[in-house]
Amino acid sequence: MKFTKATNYALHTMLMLVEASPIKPVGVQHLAESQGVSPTYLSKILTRLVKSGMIESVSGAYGGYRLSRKKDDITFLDIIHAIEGTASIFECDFVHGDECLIQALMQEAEAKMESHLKNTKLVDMIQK
Amino acid sequence: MKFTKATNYALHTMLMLVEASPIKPVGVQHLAESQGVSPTYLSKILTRLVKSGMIESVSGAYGGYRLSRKKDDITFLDIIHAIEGTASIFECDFVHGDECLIQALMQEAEAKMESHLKNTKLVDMIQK
DNA sequence: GTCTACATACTCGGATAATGGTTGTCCGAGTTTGGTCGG
DNA sequence: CCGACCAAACTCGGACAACCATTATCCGAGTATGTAGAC
Repeated sequence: MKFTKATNYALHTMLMLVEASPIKPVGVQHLAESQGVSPTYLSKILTRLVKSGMIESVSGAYGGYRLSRKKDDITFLDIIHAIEGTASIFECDFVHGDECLIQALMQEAEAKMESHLKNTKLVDMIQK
Repeated sequence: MKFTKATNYALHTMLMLVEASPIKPVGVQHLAESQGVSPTYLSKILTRLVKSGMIESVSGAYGGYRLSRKKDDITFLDIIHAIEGTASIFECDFVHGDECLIQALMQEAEAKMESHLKNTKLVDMIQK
């Protein structure tokens, strides 16, 4: 029960992108170096963020990644869901007649956490 | 980022133990059968619960597991922590000067979830 | 009747897989930029 | 000057490989209960 390192990479990268220019893209090498990851691996993570529409990639020389237009509306939950998937944190696969009370409770708890992550946006971090 | 199956087994087992007699222990075979797990594996999970003091084991014939005296004070968080450990859900191992803002936020979110799990006790489930 | 021994029904814990997800690496392919060189 | 070509700097995506936690299984050892048999 832990968030993956990939999520950590994604969150830190997104923070860097918010602070960077919204026009000139940032190369994966620079992003990877400052986090101590290999560029190839980080790019794999970033393509997941691209597919979810929060950043866009610019290929070719002087290319890289930059925020897509939605910019300031990106919440932490968005990023986490893009990396970890949106599946529920707890799943009871037993078949006890009606719904599983335990599962219901766990999902309530998860909702509490998610609502906190949904209410803080990326921008809230930098203008602190 | 998922709870392990072991946690699911532990939670369901604890529910069964709460509903059962607090004196006569329940054998691992019976507990395992109703969940479709192998008894040997379930017993490994249960020893973790024993070590954290919420249940106790009775060996020998007519042995098994039963709640320890603390009975009604057991919260869901207790069980989860016994199985998953108490380590934080998110850990940033980078070394950026002061504390990691992202990590701080994530731990706030985790606290929200944990407080919900701490406020519901096992007994709350059965007298529903 | 009582004591001993034994079979039985359990838990306990170590050793050892099988499985699957995370975390990478490697490389070939496509794309854009800038420079160079021939006309 | 201008256009074609080429090298360089990038991203993209598939195919691996290493590693580690989860999820088990197997088995030998300890422990309590109940029963049968000897005295």
